[in-house]
Amino acid sequence: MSKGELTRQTILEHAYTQASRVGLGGLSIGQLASALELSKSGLFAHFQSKEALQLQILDYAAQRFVERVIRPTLQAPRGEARIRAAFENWLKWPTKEDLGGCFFVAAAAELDDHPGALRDRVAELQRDWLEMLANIARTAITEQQFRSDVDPEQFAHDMYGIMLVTHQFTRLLRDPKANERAWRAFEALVAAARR
Amino acid sequence: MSKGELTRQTILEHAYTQASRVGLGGLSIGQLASALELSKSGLFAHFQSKEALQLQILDYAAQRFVERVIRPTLQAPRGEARIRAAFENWLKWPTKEDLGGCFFVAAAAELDDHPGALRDRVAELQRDWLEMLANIARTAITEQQFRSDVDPEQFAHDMYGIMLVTHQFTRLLRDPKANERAWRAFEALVAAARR
DNA sequence: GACAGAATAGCACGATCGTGCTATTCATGG
DNA sequence: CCATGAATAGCACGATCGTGCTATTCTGTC
Repeated sequence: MSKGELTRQTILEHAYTQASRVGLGGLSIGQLASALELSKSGLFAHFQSKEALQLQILDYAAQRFVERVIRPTLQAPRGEARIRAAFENWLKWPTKEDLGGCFFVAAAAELDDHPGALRDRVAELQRDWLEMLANIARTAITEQQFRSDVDPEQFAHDMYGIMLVTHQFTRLLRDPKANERAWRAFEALVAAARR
Repeated sequence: MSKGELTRQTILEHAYTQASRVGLGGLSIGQLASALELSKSGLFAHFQSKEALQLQILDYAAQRFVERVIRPTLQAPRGEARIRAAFENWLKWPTKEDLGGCFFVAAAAELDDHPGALRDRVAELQRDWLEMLANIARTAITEQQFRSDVDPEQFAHDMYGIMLVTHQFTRLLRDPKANERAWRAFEALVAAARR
């Protein structure tokens, strides 16, 4: 890896952490530069604009999400076990990255009213994630673990709701029972889907 | 109402709308002033600091939430009907205000990593809302509409999850089926709680 | 080890930020 | 209608923003 590419990665890593706290819009090139002991223009040169930087952070985050959540989930046995793994891995993922919260939850809330490439990309990533959840549920149906009248997309929708509320209970409310509530909701959802 | 108080209200109204789009942190006094055709200092004089402005916006939003959501909800018959009213009124509420999305959902996501008075206030308001939902569920139990082993707080938690995911499906994903999915999830939740 | 190109720094720009201070205009009670 | 205080404007401040341009330093190749 060339020198430039290496520092680019370092920048992205730090920017990603920062963005998960202050949002993609709250990022400042100056602060980023001084935190990394780079000159503002030196840092800027790696990207052509702030928006390009933001898009690259998004891709960086997506890549990490694949590594830390999607990949391990796909190693679980298909069907209900994999749905369970998805939920568990998602719960752990912000902690694993020792961030404040899930980068994508923050980005989604921030960008939902700002049309543009950033918003499109975030929406696309969320759709991918939902589709993956739906697919796992679909498999659970064909494996005859879930009832055949379960709507996989509705299942993904409902499961995603539990993830979002868990994020709020954890991050905003700092509720110590957040995880317990999360699992109770999840178990009820799965139980209702089981044949 | 004195002149000053009147413009203060006008400012808050506009600021509230603006904040629901760009967030409380994304607000700028300069932009606010020029949009309202006021001088920056003239506007600023109504508040002693930006944070004071933000806190007043929060209170303004809370007041509107009471008027548009809480009050009509309490007019529905207690028990399941009231839970249903709460859900329905919440779904309608951002539309009613013709905002992008729910002000509080945006504020919650933005502030969950920023300790301070703002965060505390938002968390308090969310807790109040959750408590109200739990109380309605509790009443549904004593009215013998819900099973006695239903956990009211878990119910509120789960219901709030549906609200959050609906917000995402509507705002970020622009999914035309968002409301349909919302109601399906809600009906399943209520059906599971019914005796 | 010199040379070429990549990587980084330095500096400047116009704009905007939040916030004070002072002046001016306005509303309102006597 | 006048006087007084409230409401608003004008202006300035230091800081920071994103982004260019030019110079310097460093890296990797022959």
